[in-house]
Amino acid sequence: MGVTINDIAKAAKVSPSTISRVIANNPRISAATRERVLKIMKEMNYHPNYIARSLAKKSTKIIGLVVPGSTENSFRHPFFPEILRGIGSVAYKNGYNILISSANTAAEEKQMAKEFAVGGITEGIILMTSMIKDPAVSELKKLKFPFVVVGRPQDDNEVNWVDNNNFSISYELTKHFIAQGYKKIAFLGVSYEYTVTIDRLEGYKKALEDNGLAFDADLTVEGKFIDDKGYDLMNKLFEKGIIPDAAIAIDDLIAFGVIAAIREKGLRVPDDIAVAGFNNAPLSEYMTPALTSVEVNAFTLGIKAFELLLADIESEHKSFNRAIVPGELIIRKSSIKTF
Amino acid sequence: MGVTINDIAKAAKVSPSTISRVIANNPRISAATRERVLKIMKEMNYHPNYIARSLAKKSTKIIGLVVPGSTENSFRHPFFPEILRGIGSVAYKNGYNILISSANTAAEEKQMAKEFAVGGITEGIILMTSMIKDPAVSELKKLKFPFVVVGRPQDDNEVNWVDNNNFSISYELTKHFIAQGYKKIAFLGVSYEYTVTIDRLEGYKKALEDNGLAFDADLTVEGKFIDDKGYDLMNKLFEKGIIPDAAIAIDDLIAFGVIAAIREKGLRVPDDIAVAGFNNAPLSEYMTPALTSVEVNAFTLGIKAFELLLADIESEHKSFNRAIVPGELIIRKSSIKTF
DNA sequence: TTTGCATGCGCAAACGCTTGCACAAGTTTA
DNA sequence: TAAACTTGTGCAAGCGTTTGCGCATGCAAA
Repeated sequence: MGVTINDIAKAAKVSPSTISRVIANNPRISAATRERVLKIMKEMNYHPNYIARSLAKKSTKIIGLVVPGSTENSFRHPFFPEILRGIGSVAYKNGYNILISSANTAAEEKQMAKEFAVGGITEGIILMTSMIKDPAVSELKKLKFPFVVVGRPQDDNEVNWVDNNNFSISYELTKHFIAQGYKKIAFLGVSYEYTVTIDRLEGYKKALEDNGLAFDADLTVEGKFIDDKGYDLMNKLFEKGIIPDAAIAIDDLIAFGVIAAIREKGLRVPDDIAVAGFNNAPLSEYMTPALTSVEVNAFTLGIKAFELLLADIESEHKSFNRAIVPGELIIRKSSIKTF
Repeated sequence: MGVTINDIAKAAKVSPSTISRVIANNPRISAATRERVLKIMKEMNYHPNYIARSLAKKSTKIIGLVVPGSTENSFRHPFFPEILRGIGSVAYKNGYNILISSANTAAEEKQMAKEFAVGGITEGIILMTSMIKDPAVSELKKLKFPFVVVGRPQDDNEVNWVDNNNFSISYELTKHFIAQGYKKIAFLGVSYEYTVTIDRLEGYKKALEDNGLAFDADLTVEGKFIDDKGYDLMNKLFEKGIIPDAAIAIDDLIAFGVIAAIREKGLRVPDDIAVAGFNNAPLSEYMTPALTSVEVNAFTLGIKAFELLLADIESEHKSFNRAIVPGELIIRKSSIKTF
């Protein structure tokens, strides 16, 4: 169906190799033939077949993106599109396209990663995950295939990764509450499967400690980023008869639910309970009250992830690198004492 | 480097074709050899090379997604990730992966679409665009390559598309305002390059007309989905000395800016000016006041887009189809008269 | 005039897989 | 018992490129 390099060769009365070399801008081709071939290519509306080229060159200019859970679920959270934005912005500049896959279970994720790696279709992989024990990570490590993971892995030996300074930014946020005199600060949504939430929890603990406040496990509620609702998490506290004076949610979307629960109980934000989140959801600033949050610069994380991946793909001598993108505390009314 | 089908063949002392047939589950292979080969494949950690397979089979199981503007910009708006979610949810079930590309200009977009189509790497394309004159659309039409566009094209001859019932849902929304007695209803953010905004404008006009209100061009402000800010658009009205009693924004994100402008002028929403948007941004319901909007079901749009594409790819006898996903009017406080 | 090198191009193998055809051996049918 | 199928496998061409090597030709240096 399509016109191939051979068709052009015949039409130009040269060999296919010459055509190939014209395409590759090989200097050993005379200007005359080059012009002639290019003209014929245009006339015959020729376009190289990337599959065939990839097979011959063993290079596809495609990177794989494996998203945790289903694309269906993950992209519900603005964080992932933002990462994708970042990756895309620099990938295209470097001539790479992005192949997305997703997996519902950790096993599927590992399988996809493996297929991407070993199937010859991608040159590198970005894992949008940061689970403590990630089968996909160990698999890729074993295969010695270039990859980068978004989120610090528990064991970061021989892996490239990007992340925020979750510990210190959480420390800052907690300090911000303490400085205003809040003493009973809840922490909602920690999940012990993900380093990101653990790092944030640790930052919170350390800030309490450094300021003479005891860590109270009862003020910590476990939960999941996307699946759980802040509304439920907050109510778990209430049901235990605990009423904190401040609440840090692991994510803004969780925070919105937290606020709803607080209001349903007839309490006010921030007057009765101050609230803050993480990840600075696009509309957090428009809320009433505007939500204090942490801008994690997911866009930048995406950029860095790609850059690290590219370096890995192109490097002769392997090394493993990381990039830490600082988060920024964004203080808004939801966490500011009004009295 | 990788172990190939030939390596397995040698190890199993059969021909490569036999291996290939085992992989393809060809019934002409005896159970005995099948088992033996499978065992060896596992032992030697064999994985088929998708590039080679694609070249031989002329089928890649990859669809292309070309997003307008840069991924960088588009994914800023929640609409696109939602579409992607939808596409992904059904693509993976059908064994397809998604290759994303993006383009800053219409020309680049056409180029990318062409490369995807003719480069043999994708089997079909989804265009996330709905420009009036879309070079990518005409190109793909010319190439007779399977594709679906999200958003009704101006000339929908020989193209598959999915869209909302923008005209009637906008009609409904406008009627909702009129029914409450609003008379001076502004329409912000129409862009004459995109059918979606034009359809919505037309629905608005028709609703005015059907209810004895004259269409006033001064109440319409041009603008762009993503690039323009609602704040600026609303102020354009104010600067002309026009104070409407209601405002329909082409998008919720625009509506947020509109509300900001209204408040800055010392007016109240909805008491002084009622406001509504489109596309039901994730957090519109959390705003104060909660924002009236139209749920466009982008997720479903994505699903339908893929289904149409798949049908096109697999069909022997070409036909061109469309799917119209109804939007739902979601009335919240921002558009309800309180007095 | 010989040697040597640069230039311009073609040959053919390779990339890893699929598949139409052929063929031998075994099994059924007439 | 011959003919006709069925079953299981191999052969080899093909998918559209790339690329190492080789071979003319022409020109400059010795």
